[in-house]
Order: sequence, then structure tokens, then C-alpha cells
Amino acid sequence: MSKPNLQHASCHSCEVRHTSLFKSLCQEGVKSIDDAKDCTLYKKNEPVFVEGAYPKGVFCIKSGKIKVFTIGESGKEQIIRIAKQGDVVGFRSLFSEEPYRLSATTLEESSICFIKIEDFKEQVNKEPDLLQAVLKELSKESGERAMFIKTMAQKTVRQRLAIILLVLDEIYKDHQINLSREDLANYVGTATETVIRLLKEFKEEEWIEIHGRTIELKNIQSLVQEAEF
Amino acid sequence: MSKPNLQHASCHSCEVRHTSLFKSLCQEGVKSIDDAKDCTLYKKNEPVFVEGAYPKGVFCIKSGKIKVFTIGESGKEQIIRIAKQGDVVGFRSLFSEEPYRLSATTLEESSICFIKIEDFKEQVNKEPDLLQAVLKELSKESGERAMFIKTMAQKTVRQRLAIILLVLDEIYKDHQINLSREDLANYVGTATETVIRLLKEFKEEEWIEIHGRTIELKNIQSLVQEAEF
DNA sequence: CGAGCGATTGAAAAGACTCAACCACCGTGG
DNA sequence: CCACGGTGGTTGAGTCTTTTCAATCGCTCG
Repeated sequence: MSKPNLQHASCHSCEVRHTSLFKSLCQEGVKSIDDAKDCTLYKKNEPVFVEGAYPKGVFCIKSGKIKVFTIGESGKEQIIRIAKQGDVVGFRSLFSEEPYRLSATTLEESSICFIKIEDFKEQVNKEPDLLQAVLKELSKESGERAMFIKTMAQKTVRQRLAIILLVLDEIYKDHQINLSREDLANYVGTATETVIRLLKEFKEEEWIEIHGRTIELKNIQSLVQEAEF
Repeated sequence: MSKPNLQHASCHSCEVRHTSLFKSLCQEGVKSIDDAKDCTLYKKNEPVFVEGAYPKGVFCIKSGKIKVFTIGESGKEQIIRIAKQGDVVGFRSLFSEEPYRLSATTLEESSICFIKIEDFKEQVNKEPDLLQAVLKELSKESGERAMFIKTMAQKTVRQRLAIILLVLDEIYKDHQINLSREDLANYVGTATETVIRLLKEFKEEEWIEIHGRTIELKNIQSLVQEAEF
């Protein structure tokens, strides 16, 4: 690892802390995490962790976005979520004592802090609020995944694309969804060509605008209706 | 609720305890749970909990099987898992502080113990091993659901049916899979007719035998190969 | 004995995928 | 500065899986 280490990054001044898993930490807890963490700048398309490896800690996204996905037998990725600044990822496997089942790769230049297992678990044991937050996060994640299973099983590709666009619109704060067509297809669970064709239809309906590779939602209401979401 | 209460059921003598979430509990912990629990006999096709309701406790399956599912806008069920004796269900929502996202219904006559939120959480707080078990269970569940999403997105219906048959074969100890064609379809995420047609194909390949509604796997290896699982 | 539900079959239609070709943009190196 | 190569985006056509709808069958239960 020869990634640049951002010495100056401090949890105390980190604006995403207040929206992250760590929002309930006391001053002392913040200090512990701050001392333990290691902040790294990732370029676009760099792996953060890889399925099959054993987790050594958790990742807190200070800025940027990553895709969390798993690779099928055919080599096709299935994106499970897009994580953005303030999200803490990779802690699921810590508790299941399994290797990672998912991989994560940056979608844009990202600044990501790493907290070692021991330090993270120590804080979880010390701070009941953090433990509650972890339990809640895991539970929410599990519930959302059950809903995603239903979506995959029961919705048409067209509806799924509408849903994913709505989800992404919440993630891209400037409302300029900026994902490759392939990533989009791998999130929706379809072929790239199908995504392109459906996007064209949505554009013709004037539900979206397409600026090069970025997508801007123009009629949320119609998309919601299409998605029956 | 006027369900028969099985006074005699005791956690100490309960053979499923050693395989359940509660396997690590000490004598004292077992006693607490034993005093707190309330064991009920459910007939076939009775609801255990319903999505949208607020959870009041967790359910431990002493005997029998239940389907855990969610209902789509079209009214079609999507089965997320089949829980069997020894499984503890319904605790996800306890920690996410949400209403149930899933429903559960018995598939056969089942004896199910209920433990109230307060009593369960008390034990979780008191017994670090139980807490670890809960964290591990939630984590495993979340990981498995991610894999299920990938399966839904990338596998053909034929492959998904093969996978589900393999999963069910692990659950039905006598290897006589006993689910309605409709439930099977709602698990695989397809139409009932498709399931029937594919089962016929599997039968012709001599991968399975069909005895009325029950299915017996005859060639696990071929099914695994078909599933690329 | 009839009602009704679950299982089954058939035929037609639709949605999505695959494959192949083409285009557009971008950075590189000559 | 421009030709080149490569990647990602787009389009078209044909194919195939899966769905839908309709009808039939078989069994159980009142």
C-alpha cells in the first residue's frame, strides 16, 4: 500500500461524522477512533475490498462514492448498493466471521478512512449507543435487501430501472446521476443494451434528461408511478 | 388470542435449543427465557406475524416450518426464506425500530415459542454471547440476502428453481419437499405454470421424483451443475 | 353429488437477451 | 496537429425464455 495518507484528516472536524454510524459517539470515543483510523485517498475505479478476503476493519467514506457488488459465475457484477459520503461499509463480515461476500470499488476519487477490527470492536463494546447503531444498521440493511429481492423477482426491468434511478437520485446530491451504462445495468440486473433502450424511452416520455453519460430526473412523479414504488 | 398454551414446554428440555440462537445461554439465562416465553401451537396456514405491524417479541420455532415472505403491489407473495425448527425469527425489526417488513405463516402444524421484546433484549444485554450470536445471525442473513439478490438478477428461472430445490432439500429432513406449487413459484420468483413445466423437465431428466405435491431430489449433482451454484 | 381449489396443459404474446455492427468521444504518440 | 486505438455508448434484428390467459383435470370436503 503506497496510497497517500491524509495526515490532516481529523474525525473531530469531519463533517460526515454527524450523519454516519458514529454520530452518537462521545468526545472520548471520537478521539479513540480518530487516533486509530487511517485516512486514504483513492482514485477513481480503485478496489476498496474484495470478496473472498478476510476483513481487517471497516471503511468510513469521508467523500466520494463506491459501488458494492458481487460477481456472478458468468463474471457479471451485481451491484447491491452505492455507498456515499458518510456511509460506513464493510462491517457486516466482521460479525459473521466470514470472508467478504461483496466487493467494493470507488466510482470517483474518494477519501476513505479505515478503522481496524480491534479498534472498532473495542468502541462497539465500550459504547452502547454505537452498538445500538450497528444493530440498527445491520437490521435496516437486511430489511432493505429483502425488499430488493422482491423487486428483482416481481418487477419488470423497466420498473426496476425507474426504481434504481429514484434511488440514485437520492445519492447524487447534484441530481446528476453519473454511472456508466454498464454499472447501471449491473445494478438493475439487466443487459447494458436494455438499459440504453429504456433510458431512451424515459427520455422520450420526458421523465429524464440525458447529458452525455449523466442522467437528470425531470419527472419524479411519473417514475414513481411507473415503478409502483 | 385463544391459542392453546403448552404449559409443559420447557426450554431446558427443548431439543432445538442447542442448535438455535440461544445455544450459548447459560443455565440462568435459559431459566429467564423459559420463564418469559409463551409457547403456542399453530395450525397449518396460520399467520405468525404480519408486515406493517410493530414487533412485540421474537419467535423460536420448537417444531414445524414457516414461510417468511412479503407481498408485492400485485398481491403476489415473495418468499424470502423457509424457517424450520430451531430457527429464531422476527428479531430483525426489533433493532431497526421499524414495523415488520415481512410476514410469516405456518406451512404445517407448528409449535412456536414467543419471547417478549423486553425479556429478549434483557438477555441480549446481559449475555455477551447471545449478543454476539444476534450480531452474527443478522450479518449472515444480510450476506445471504445479497447473494439471493444476485441469484434473482443473474440466474434463469430454471437455475433458480434448481437452487431453491437444493435449499429446500436441506430444510426438509426427510427429503420430501412439501410445498404448494404456488409457494414454490413465489420462492423462485416466477409463475406457477413455469414451475410445473420445469419440474416436469427435471423429472424427465430423472433429477427429481414427484409424489403428488411432494418432491424428492434424486440427482443432487446434476441440480448443482444446472444451478452453477 | 357438486363446489372449489390446486395442479396441469396448450397456445399465443411479450419482454428481454444476444450478437453484431457502428458510432462518438478521448487521450496518446508520432 | 492529426491519425490511431480503445473504450463506452447506441442501434438493429433475430431468438428464446418466460408470461399470460384459457381451459381441463383430479381430488377433497361439505
